[in-house]
Amino acid sequence: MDDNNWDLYAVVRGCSAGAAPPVNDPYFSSFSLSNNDDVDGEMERLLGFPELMGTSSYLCELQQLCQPFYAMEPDEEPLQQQQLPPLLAPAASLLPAVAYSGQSQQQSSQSPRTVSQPSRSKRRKNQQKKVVSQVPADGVQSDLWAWRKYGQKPIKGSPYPRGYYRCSSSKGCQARKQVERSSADPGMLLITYTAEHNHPIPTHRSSLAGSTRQKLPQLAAKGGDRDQLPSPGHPSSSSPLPSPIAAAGLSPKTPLTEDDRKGEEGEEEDEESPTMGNVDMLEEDSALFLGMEVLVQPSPTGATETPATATLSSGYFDEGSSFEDLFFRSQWLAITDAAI
DNA sequence: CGCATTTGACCCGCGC
DNA sequence: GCGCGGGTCAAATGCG
Repeated sequence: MDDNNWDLYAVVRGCSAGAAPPVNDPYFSSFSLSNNDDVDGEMERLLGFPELMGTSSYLCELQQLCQPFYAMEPDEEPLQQQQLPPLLAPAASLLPAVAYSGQSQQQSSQSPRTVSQPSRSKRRKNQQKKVVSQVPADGVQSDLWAWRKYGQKPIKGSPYPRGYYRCSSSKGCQARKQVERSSADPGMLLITYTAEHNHPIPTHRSSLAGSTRQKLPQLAAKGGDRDQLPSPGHPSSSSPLPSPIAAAGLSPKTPLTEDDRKGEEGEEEDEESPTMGNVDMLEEDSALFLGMEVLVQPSPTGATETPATATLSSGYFDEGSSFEDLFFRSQWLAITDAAI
C-alpha cells in the first residue's frame, strides 16, 4: 500500500495542481446530472453514490467504475461504461464523472489530417458523448491523467477561451478534455471530457514522458509574447484576456512533482486560490471528488446545459481522506486489473 | 534534446 | 448551398 500510496499520492498531488478545492466550498455540495435518457443508467449510478460511499460495497463499485475508463476497448460495449461510471476517469482527479459511450474515438493524433482522410471526428458532434464537470475555478485540479494542451479557442458567447487537451499518457489514447470558464459563473470551470482513455492511469511521471511541463505563465513560452497567457485572475500575470485563461490555463496537467506543482500554482490557479499546503491536497482532492458537480451531456452543442439534478450532499465526506484512500485503493486494483 | 505550450490556419459539422 | 463556429493540426518557441 505504501507503494501505491506513493504513486497515488504523487499523482494526487500533482493533480491538485492548481490548488485544491475547498472542502466546504459550496460549489462542491452537490452532484448534478443532466437528465438524459442515455445516461439514465449513469445517473442512477451516481445517485446511488452516496450510498456507495457509505458502505463497504462501494469499493467494489469503485473498482468497477474505474475500469471502464481505462483499458477500454474502443469498440467495447458502451453498456459497460454506462453501468460503470468512470469515476476515475478523466476526472480521476476525483471528479465523479459520468460514463458515456465508447464510440468516441476517431482520429488518432497521429493520423495526418488530410482532406480525404478525416482524422477529425467524423462522428457527428452531437453524437459524441461528453462528460461535463463543473468545478470551482479556484479549486481546479487536474486529474490523474496526463493531458497535453493542443489548442485554445475563444468561444462565441463566452468571454473565456476554451482550452483543448488530449491525453498524453498514451499515444493512442483518444481521451480529450476541454476546459473553459463558465460565462455564467466565472468562478466555475467547465471541464468536458470526451472519449475514454484506452490505457491505465499513469502512475507516475516516468510513464508520462514529460507530460506536463509547468511553465510559468508569465512569460512563458513561445514566442515570447503570447498575448494571452493563462492566468486568470492575476493581474500580475500577463493575461490580457479578461480572465479567461484559466479556462485554458487551467490545464489539467499531469501528475506533477512537488516542484512542478509549485510552478503550477503560480500559474494556473488564478483567482483567489492561495496555494494550499501539499498536505492538504489529498483532502482537497477528495473533497473535490465528493462534491463535484457533474453534468452529463449528450448533446454537445449545448455544452453546458442545465444539468440536472441529483444532488449529493458532500456533507458526508468531510473526511475525504479516508474515502480517498479507499477510493484510490480500489482504483489501483482496477488499474492493475486492467493493465495486467 | 525532447516535450509542452501557444496560435494561426484549416477542416468539418450544423443550422439557416 | 452558404456561413458560422467549434475542434484539431502543425510550426514556432521556450524550458527543463
